[in-house]
Amino acid sequence: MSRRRVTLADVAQASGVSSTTASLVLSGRGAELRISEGVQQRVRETSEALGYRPNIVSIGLRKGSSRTLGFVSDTVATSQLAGDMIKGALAAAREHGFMLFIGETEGDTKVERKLLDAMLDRQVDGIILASMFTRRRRLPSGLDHVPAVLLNALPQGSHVTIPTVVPDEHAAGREAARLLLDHGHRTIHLIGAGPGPDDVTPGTVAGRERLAGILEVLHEAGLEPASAHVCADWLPSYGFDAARDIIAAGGAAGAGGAAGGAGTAIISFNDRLAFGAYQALHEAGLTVPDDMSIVSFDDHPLADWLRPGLTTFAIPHHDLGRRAVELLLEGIAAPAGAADQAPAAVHRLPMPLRERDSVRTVRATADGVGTAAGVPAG
Amino acid sequence: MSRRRVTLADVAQASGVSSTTASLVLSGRGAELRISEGVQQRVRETSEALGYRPNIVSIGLRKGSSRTLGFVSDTVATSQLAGDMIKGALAAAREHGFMLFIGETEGDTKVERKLLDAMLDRQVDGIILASMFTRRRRLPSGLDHVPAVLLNALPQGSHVTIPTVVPDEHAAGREAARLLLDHGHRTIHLIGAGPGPDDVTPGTVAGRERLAGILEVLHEAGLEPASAHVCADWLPSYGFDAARDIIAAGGAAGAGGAAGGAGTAIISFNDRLAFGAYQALHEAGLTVPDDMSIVSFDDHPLADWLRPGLTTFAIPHHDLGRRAVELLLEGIAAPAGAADQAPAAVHRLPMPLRERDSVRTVRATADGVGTAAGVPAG
DNA sequence: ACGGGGTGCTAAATCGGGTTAGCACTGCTA
DNA sequence: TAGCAGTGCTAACCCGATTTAGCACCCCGT
Repeated sequence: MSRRRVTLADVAQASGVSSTTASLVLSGRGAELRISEGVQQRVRETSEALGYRPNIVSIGLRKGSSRTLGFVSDTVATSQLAGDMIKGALAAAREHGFMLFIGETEGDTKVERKLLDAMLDRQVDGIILASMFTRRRRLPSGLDHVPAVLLNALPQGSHVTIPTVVPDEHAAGREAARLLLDHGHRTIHLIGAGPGPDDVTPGTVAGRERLAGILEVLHEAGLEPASAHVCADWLPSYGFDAARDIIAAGGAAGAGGAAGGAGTAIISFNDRLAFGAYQALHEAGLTVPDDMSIVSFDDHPLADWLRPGLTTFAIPHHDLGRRAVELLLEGIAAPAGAADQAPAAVHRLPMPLRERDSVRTVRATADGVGTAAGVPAG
Repeated sequence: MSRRRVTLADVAQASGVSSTTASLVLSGRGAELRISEGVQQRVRETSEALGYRPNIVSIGLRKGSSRTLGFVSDTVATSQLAGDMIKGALAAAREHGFMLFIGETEGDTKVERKLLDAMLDRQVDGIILASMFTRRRRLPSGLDHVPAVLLNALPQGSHVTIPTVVPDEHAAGREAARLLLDHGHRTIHLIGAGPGPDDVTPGTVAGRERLAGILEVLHEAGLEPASAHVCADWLPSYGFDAARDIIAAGGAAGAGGAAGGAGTAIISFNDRLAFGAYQALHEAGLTVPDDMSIVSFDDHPLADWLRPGLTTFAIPHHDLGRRAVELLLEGIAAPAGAADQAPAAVHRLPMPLRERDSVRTVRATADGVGTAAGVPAG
């Protein structure tokens, strides 16, 4: 603690000018308002010498803006995946000279209300409402007064005019299925959802959309999932159980050997399920990808540690966070009222493929193509 | 967006009193300054009716405080472990009506400078400087004007008067060694550091302290590590290699069988190394804990997913974050100048044991006790 | 009728900047 | 020498609260 901060008045006094002049010079409006070059120079020099930094709180009070955004999420910290979303948001904000308030609700509506109020009381210029897993949510009140963006969440109603950023799960689902097909696989098991388009762990948007994409491509190829396993929760132990079921049913290609022919593969609905599946396959003496190819979603850090590395579609957390901030800043820059006209677009960000070693190419057999399920290879 | 916020002046006008009176009433100083009960009631009612919320920015300008803290870290989001630290800080801050600015430097000093300035410009009441892995760091300038706390980091100099919060790695090291000893193990391999107290991956405070604690206890029991493996980085692949070396050297108890007698165990310096070790043991056909017990540090989410569950000492991230905020708030509440006198204590938080299934009890053999290393079990 | 002492409230300054309106001075023209 | 245009700068108000100093009124005693 020590001496007071240097204020504009200090700079003005030290330069022998009024604070108006100092303000004008330092805000770059000196030339415009005909302040002589000599005075301008003097003010800038003393400002520099004194280490003057404008007090943003004061500016905020006057201008009604704070160059600050609020980031409210349900559970950032709990999920390992979440961090990057904040990181992307942080980076984008910093590039634009904005700071971020972070808040966690843990799913508690009352806490959310309090956080929102606390942020609004601090005059944030905009709010990002983030969710750790993609879901529909209702919008809290009070967001009509301030620009807002939904991150990794979709608004409950359909008439809501609020920009939204989500991963393109449907496209990723399509690509996952396509990938296996392109590698010659025709026997494809699903761990996490299916076989019907509604057989999904309730509440998970990602599951439903991934599944829809997968089924679309399979159907286009005249295929059905060889088997499908809805899981109560997408955790390793459920993946373990599902994989063991698949093995027990003789679903693995040539159990125990690296058989050729129509390949057998698993689409796991997330990496943690895949992790469990790895364990089950390992215990059964089967190897990935020789006996079973696996493709998954999320690109959990885990995916890179597994042996062999897990091929997976990454949730673009960093991009999601960044994009949300950029959209919000656009909304803030737009003239008030314009936001009401602008289409509250849903921005779907691509999920990039992280290709590792869990998918192998198989020779397509003549009869394999177009055959639905149950092509026994052993 | 819509109509202006309700200000104190609005409440005052609607109540037919001056804004002074309104302020007095709403800040609870009404009785003290002899405002009649009738007026007080009226003001409170209109305030309620209008949904008045004081503008904290304005209060901050007047009082010089913002009820806001800055949380600057090197890499919160990168590390999976980090989230909980922020979460703890967030929770503690919220309980005291404070908000948190979060900033990430990614280890870049220039970025750190900018973030600090941006936060100071916004009149934060205090700063937390956090590090993802415990390390020594120099303090940036400008923190003499504002209360600050180091989180999961130690100041470079010794004369520095800044409170510090770190996990008690040394105690955890002792407990880890003690745990294995208590379970009858006498052949103890180290993955990540050792055998000498200086054989540590450079820069890692945790490694050095954990190792010191481990060696202390081993030496007290008249033991030396059976082997030790410094790792360039604490990642699974290094743990894999180290474990394979141990297996190759015949270090596993009765390789291939669940032999009794003097138990064989590994202390892994973190969970990711342990994960790699699991994979190596698995590939070698050895089982945990029957052929090899493992105890580790960090309590990575991974630890709970592994089969069998990994027994590990948790970094108390949540507590660390919470404690840092509490210390900071104490520093803020303390009269200016008092901080200079107060001892800048280093607060070491205990690392709780998460006991799972990777350590088994072995029958202590008579000759095992007190014998150094290399008790061949097979 | 006047001073003294409460009682109940408010004007005005303050925090640190931004912004508007306009003042004082010079030099040139008519 | 008044009038005008330009030039260079500043006084004063504003944002939304807190806080200090003090005003106006009433009651009471003498």
